[in-house]
Amino acid sequence: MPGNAKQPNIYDVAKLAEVSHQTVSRVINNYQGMKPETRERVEQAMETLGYRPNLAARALVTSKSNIVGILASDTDFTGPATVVHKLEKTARKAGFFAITASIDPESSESIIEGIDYLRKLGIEGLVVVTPQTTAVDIARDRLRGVPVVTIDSMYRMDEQAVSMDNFAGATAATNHLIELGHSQIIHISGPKLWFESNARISGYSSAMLSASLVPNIIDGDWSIDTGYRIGMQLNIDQPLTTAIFAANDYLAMGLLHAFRLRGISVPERISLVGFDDLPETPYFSPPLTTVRQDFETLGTRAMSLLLATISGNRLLSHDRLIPDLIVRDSTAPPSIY
Amino acid sequence: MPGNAKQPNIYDVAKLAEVSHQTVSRVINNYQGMKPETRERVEQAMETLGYRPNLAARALVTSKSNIVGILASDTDFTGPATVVHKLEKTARKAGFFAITASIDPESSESIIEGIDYLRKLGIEGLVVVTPQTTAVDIARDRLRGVPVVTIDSMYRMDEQAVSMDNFAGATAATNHLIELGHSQIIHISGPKLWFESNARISGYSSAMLSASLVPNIIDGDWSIDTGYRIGMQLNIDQPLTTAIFAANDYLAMGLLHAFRLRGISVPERISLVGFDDLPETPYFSPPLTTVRQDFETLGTRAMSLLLATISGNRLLSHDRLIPDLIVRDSTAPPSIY
DNA sequence: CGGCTAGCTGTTATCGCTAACATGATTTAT
DNA sequence: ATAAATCATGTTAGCGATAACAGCTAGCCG
Repeated sequence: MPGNAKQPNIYDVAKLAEVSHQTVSRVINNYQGMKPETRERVEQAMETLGYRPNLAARALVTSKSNIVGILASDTDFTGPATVVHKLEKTARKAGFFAITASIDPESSESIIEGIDYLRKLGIEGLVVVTPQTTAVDIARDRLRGVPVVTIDSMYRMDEQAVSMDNFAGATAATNHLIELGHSQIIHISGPKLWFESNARISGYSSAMLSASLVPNIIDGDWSIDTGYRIGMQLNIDQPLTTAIFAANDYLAMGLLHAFRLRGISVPERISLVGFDDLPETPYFSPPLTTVRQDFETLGTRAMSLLLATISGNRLLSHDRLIPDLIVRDSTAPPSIY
Repeated sequence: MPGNAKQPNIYDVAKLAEVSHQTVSRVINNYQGMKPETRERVEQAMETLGYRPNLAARALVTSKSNIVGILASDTDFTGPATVVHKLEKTARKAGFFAITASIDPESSESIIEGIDYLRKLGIEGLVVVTPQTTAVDIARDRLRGVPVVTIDSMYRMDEQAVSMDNFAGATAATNHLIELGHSQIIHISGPKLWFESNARISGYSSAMLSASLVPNIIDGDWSIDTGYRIGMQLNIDQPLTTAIFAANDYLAMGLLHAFRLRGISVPERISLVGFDDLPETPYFSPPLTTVRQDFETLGTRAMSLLLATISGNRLLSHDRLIPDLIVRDSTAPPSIY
C-alpha cells in the first residue's frame, strides 16, 4: 500500500472547487437554494477526489449517530434470521446503519451486555427480536429516551410493537381440525417462556372452548426430539384422540417420525397440523398442513415503525400480521372406526 | 422524557474529579503511570455521572472506527447464520463493533451497495461470508488497504481465509460409500457458482478416481425441490446405481421423498449420503448419513484472524477446518440382487 | 437613485475527544 | 546543595463536519 494518501476532507473539496467548505457541506446535505452551477462544480470536485463524508465528524456535531440497533436471540431459526435481514435492509434503504447484537435471551447478563454494547455506539432506536419478555423490559429500562420497537410481543399492547398474530394462527389451525370433524384434539405446546408459545396455546384453547370442546395441552418445546419423545409415549386411544396441533413444524416432524415407527398413519388415524411452514415441510410424508408466517413483512414493518418514531412521526403503534393456514395432506376428516 | 439532561462529557467528569480533562482521558484509556488515588477519584466521578465516552469524537480524532464489517448473503440457511453470530460475538468480545450488510450475492450491484454501505462507516476490516467468488473480488477491490478475510473460499490459497474443507468432507462421504462396497455412485451437485459446490464435486471425483471408479455427476442446486425432481426422474437401473452422494441434506431430503413415492427403499436398494447435518436430518426416514460442519469454530476463527490482521499480527493466513462424517441408517452395503 | 429584500456564499464557533508538548513537584546524581 | 532526570498532571491544538450568523450581489421599489 504505497503512499496511502489520507482521505480527502471537506476542505480539500472546497479548495478544488474554489468555494468555502460550508458550500460543500450544503451540497452534501442537499441544500436547496444554491446556484446549480456551483453545486455542479462541487460535485465534480467530490468525484475527482473520491470524497466520502466522515460520519464520525458528522455524528459528533449533530449528535446523531444514524445507527439503529437490533437485539436478536442467537438462535439460528430461519424465522428470526429472515426478520433480521429485512430489518437491516429496510434501515439501510432509509439511510440508517443497523447493528446487530446477538444475545442469549435466557441470561439477563447477556441481554445487558448486548444493550450496553449498542448503547456505546449511540443508537437512535432499537428493534428487539427476542421472543421473551425480559429482554424488552431491560432494553426499555436502560435505553431511556431511545425508541424501542418489539417484534412478536403481544403482552403489552400499549407499547410500540409489530406482531405476528400467533393467536389467530393457532385459532385457524385448530378450527381447521374442528371443521374436519375432529373433537379430541391435543395441542403440543412450545416452551412456556416464549410469547409465541403462549399465544398459540391461547388461540388453541379459545378455538376449542368456542366449539365446546375440551382443550388438552401437553407441554413441549421447539425441538424435533421432544416431538419424537412425546410421539413415542402418547396414548392416543384412551381417550380416543384423532388430531394433534403441534406448536411448530419441528415438533410435528418428531411426532411424524414416532408415529411412523409405531405404525400410526397420518392422516388416516391421526390428523396433524404444524406451525411455521419450513422449506422442507411440503416434503414430509405426508406433506404437512401448517401455518405460514410472513417474516419479511414483519421485519420491514418493524423497522419502518422504528424509523418513523425516530423522526417524530408517531405512527400506528401496534401493527399485527395474520399468518396463513396452509392445508396439505396431513389433515383429513376422522375415520370412523 | 422530562429534563432530558445532556450526556456528561469528559469535562464534566474532570470538573467533578477536580482534574484536567486529559487526566480523565488517561483513565479511560487505561494509561499506566498515574497516582492510583487520582485514578480512583476520576473513576468515582465517571460512575456518579454515568459517563460514557463518545465514540464519534474518539473516532474522529484517532481516525479509527473500531468497526468491522460482515458481508453476508441473505440466505437464511442456518450455517451462515451461525457463522455470522459467532463473528459478531467474537468481535464484541475483542472490543470491536460488527456491522452486517446482507446482500444478494448474485447481483454485483447489490454487492457494491453493501460494501459502500460498510465503507461509509469506516470499517477497519471485513469478513465475507458469501459463498461466491465475485463478492470477495469486489470487496478487495473497493476496500484497498482494509484487511479482508474470507470464509469458505479455497479458490485462492494466498489470500486471508478460513475455510471449511469441503473437499475433505466430500472425500470422506464418498470413501464411506466405496468402503461399503458400492461402485456405481452418483453425485448430485450444488449450483456451479458456489465454492462449496465445486469443492464437493472435486472431493467426490477425486475419491472415485482414486478407487478407479467413474465419477457420475448430475447438476443440481441446494433445494429440496430439485432433489425431488431428480429423484423422480433418475434411472437407477441402467447402469445399475446403488449409492448417491447428495451435495446437501435438502437435496437428499427431496430424493428420499421421491424414492419413497417410487418404492425405492433406502438403504436397501440405494444408499444415500447428504451434507450439512441439519437439525432434522437424524429424523429423516431413514436417519441420514451426512457430513457435519462446525460453523461456530469457523466464525470464531475468521474473526480472530481478521482482528489479528488489523492489529498488525499477521497470523497463519489460511486456516482450514475438516468436517466430520456422521454415519446413520441411510447407508449400507449394496445388496446383491 | 438610495435603500430594502432576496438569494447565495463565506466566516467563525463548536461538538468531545486524543496527541503532543509544557509545566511543576519530586527524586536522583554529582 | 544544585543541576538533571523522572513522574504526574495540565494546556493547547486539531480531527471533519454542521450550525448560526454575517456579508456581498442583484433586483425591485418608491
